[in-house]
Amino acid sequence: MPDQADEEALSPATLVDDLAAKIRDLIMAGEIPIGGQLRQADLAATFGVSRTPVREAIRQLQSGGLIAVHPNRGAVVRVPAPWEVREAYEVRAELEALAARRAVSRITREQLDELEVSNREMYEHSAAQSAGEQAPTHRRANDAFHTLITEISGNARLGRTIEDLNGAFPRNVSSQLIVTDSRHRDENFAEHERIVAALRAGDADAAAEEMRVHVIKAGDALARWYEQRSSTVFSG
Amino acid sequence: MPDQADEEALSPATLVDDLAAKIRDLIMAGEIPIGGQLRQADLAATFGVSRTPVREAIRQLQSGGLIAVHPNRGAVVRVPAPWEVREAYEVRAELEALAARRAVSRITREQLDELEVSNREMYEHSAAQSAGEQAPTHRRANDAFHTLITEISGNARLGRTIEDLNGAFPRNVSSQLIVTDSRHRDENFAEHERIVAALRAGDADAAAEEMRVHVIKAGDALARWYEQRSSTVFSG
DNA sequence: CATGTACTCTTTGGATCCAATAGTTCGAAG
DNA sequence: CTTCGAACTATTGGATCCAAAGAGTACATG
Repeated sequence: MPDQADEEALSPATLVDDLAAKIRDLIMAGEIPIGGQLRQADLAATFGVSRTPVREAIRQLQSGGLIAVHPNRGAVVRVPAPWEVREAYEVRAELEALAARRAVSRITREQLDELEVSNREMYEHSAAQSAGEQAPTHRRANDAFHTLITEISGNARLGRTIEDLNGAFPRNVSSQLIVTDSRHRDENFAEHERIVAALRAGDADAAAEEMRVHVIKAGDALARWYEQRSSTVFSG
Repeated sequence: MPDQADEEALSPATLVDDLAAKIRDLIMAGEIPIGGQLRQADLAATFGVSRTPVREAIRQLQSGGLIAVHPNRGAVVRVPAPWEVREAYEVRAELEALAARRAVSRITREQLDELEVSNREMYEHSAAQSAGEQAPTHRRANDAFHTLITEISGNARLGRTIEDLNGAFPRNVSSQLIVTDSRHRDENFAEHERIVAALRAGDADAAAEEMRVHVIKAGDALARWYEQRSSTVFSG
């Protein structure tokens, strides 16, 4: 609800914003690969508009840090260095820890159950489709878990900041990680459960700390992935 | 240094970025007042360019949340609600606390002295020009204090996130606050000194906590200012 | 055969043009 | 006198046009 109100006040959905969102989704879904070029003419043709709004959408995306614009060379999907990922996730960990801490005193029984159910569903879902290509579904479910907690925290700016942080990297890879690697999947599930337990116990410090280590671990995994793949991304 | 590298990778300075920076400065300096309209034609004429790059710059600024774009009605400098300020400063407090905590183990003697000197200079400077209109100078000095600590923290993303947070509100008012109100000025000075003391003592927890309360207090003051003025801003 | 230079071609960047939209003002009718 | 409506105007939004810049290639020359 605060998100909606915020969006309302910031920018009632217009065409450029829609374009920016669509392009972002394309990148997040991996349809435009890391390091891939964003040609204005192509995008314009794809969405059936002229280049002008596309350019504005690109400028909008540029601020987020998801893409890099080289003068006269066009925009590319940024390939984050592993240390950048670690840095961002350290910040995100701090913020999500704050969200968890704030959520303790506000969360309801129903919301606690909702978290537990959604976590369980996510686990069973991804276990069933192990090595399947339905990663986006899983990502959505994983995001829902974290988003719900930040929403409960009642600080809209906090949610927005975390979103911006997440929006800085293509996240299809992070979901691939969990779906592919069964150990990661199990750990992820267990960590979520510990977070819910701390929230249920009303232990703010524990909830914050559990959340912090959980996010740091996720960041580490993602950073390692980039370390491995960073050299091969360019070749194909 | 990481900032420069970041900026390099993200977007080597181009004309649109310069425009965005200039417009941002205009807003931050208060030359375009809160709630003021940003007419594309005017800005274009002011900077001697066409409307096209101005539009892109506006889109870039829009992402930061400093301005709000109403479809077909143009962009205005957002008037933040007091609760938005409080929310943002709560997030900022958490992040600056993290920065202070990280800085403890990295800061050098010279940097500690530098912080102390710059704080003292800022105090004397603003005391001398009390009620004067040289607020921007003071703001710069105050920013330098915080910026130095976040730089020392060694996490570039952390610095960028804090900057984004600060960039969401016109800050000429916050500097006016300290210059005008002598009590605020004294408290600000004392808080900075306590932070430096904690850093010097190598007490990470204390440094983080001092920083947190300092930022929260600053946010409170800013929010109160907006509460008082919010009704009169529109009339002029 | 290698290397340097010039040319071409692709893509971005900025300016101008026209359409669409919302606010405002003026007028007419109740 | 008030209120509703319609036209006018100021401003944004999208498309098109042309210039500029960079990369790749081909050709010529040492």
